[in-house]
Amino acid sequence: MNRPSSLLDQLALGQSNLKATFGSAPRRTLKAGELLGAAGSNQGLYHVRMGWACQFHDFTDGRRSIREVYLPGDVIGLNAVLGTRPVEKIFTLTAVTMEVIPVEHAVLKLMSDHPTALYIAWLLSKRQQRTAQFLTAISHFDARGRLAAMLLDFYTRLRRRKLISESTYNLPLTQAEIGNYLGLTVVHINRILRSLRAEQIVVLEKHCVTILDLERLTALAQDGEVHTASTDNCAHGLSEAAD
Amino acid sequence: MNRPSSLLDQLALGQSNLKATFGSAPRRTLKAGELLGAAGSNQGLYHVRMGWACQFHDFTDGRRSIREVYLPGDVIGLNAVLGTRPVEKIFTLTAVTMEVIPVEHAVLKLMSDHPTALYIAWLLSKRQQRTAQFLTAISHFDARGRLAAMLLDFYTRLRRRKLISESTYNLPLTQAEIGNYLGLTVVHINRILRSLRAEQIVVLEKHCVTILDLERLTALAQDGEVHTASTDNCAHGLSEAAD
DNA sequence: CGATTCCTTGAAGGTTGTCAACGTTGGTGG
DNA sequence: CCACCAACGTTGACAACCTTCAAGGAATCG
Repeated sequence: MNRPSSLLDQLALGQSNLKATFGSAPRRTLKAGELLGAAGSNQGLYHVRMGWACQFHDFTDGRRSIREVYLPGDVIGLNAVLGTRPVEKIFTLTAVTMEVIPVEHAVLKLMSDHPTALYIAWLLSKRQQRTAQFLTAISHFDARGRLAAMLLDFYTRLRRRKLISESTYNLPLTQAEIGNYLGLTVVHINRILRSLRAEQIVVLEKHCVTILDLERLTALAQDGEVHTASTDNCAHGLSEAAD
Repeated sequence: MNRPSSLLDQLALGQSNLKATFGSAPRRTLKAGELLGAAGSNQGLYHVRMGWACQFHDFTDGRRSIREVYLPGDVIGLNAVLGTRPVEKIFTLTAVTMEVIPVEHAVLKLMSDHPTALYIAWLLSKRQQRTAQFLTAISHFDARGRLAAMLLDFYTRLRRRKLISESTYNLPLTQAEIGNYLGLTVVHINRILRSLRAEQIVVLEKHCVTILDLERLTALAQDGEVHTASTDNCAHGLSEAAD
């Protein structure tokens, strides 16, 4: 790339600005199963330090769609900063600790600093990329492929942030919630999990995922590019690492 | 919202900056069915003035996924500006005229101007929103719902940009391409279209969509919030209008 | 007018959803 | 500690949805 110093330096600067702002922001802790911003405005920018959360949407027929799953290190509320979202409904999957920047401060101070705004745009861009890849997986893979794509996505995100080093991690989603995320029923999720376990590809029991055969799991989520080589972010010194 | 003047003014400024830059950028015209950037780098920022294009991904088994459809007024290459994308493969669905900003200029000049960078972040945010809603539709609706969501999405985007005023528009996708976009087979798309026509909900023939019963079509794409009231963008004076 | 691509339709089979029931787990209060 | 309850997980039978395979018709373009 041309003149890498300029933009990348700005991005790196923005990243540390945002990190510093979050570092001195008030913390908030929620128990598992709580709604974010139940007391009116959940508008604001949140940095997840510990725990998992998700954004969801309830249909009138009672079904629920889980639109996004947030892991430690993720930033919640990127859209809100630019005033585009009506209201995002967020739900904690585990106990969660997060740093909170109220929306006024986020809009007035953060976005008026150029490097920070650039970095936020970069975060938006990364997230768009992930969503688009997941969309490809959801729309073109069968249930096994979708599940594989999801498990691999969480796996690579956790690994990239150095939150795990083995091929095992804790997945605080019930099978029903996995179904709501992938657009499948609990019953079918259950069957697929059983078959994946029988084939010694991956085991999920008691909210604990163990990848037995990474190669075959990746093959199921074939060509989705679901996890770009974990090097290409770090190559230019940027990452979404939790710390 | 608090102090709406500050951020919104900046965004509006960024919008006109970008519009001006595109306005004085060289134009390029492609025939239908051409690849964008076949001559090496398609890196850059493109503003579609006329025609439709799409981003796609080919699987090794021969299937093709259409990941995004670009309409007149859309900006292609938002991710490339921040250096995140490997390479996006783009394909014209019709003859296309676009304004082209080469990546060097885009990165060095555009992104170093604060209002413009803010506006680009805003565009990213809007696109993320659309992708997420579409993901919900794809993952939770049956074939009828997916098709309804797609047709409504194009409809509202064209209307919002004042490219149509009636409930009719030209859809330059073959049924096979619609299938690639929605993750369904040609055969099934064909059957669904026939049933929608039989029920007097929507007619698609010769690449021309006519919505006969907007209410029932919306009901099929229920609760996907697929088309937010077209007012909420314009309320604060921003839009993605083509002109 | 030939050739290619696109559209259309039928029949059969695989995948996923629905319904219903039962087993298991974990927490709570007696 | 046990009994209970509620949420979660598991399984089978059947129905609905979607794909695959196959073939023929219509449109489009040289």
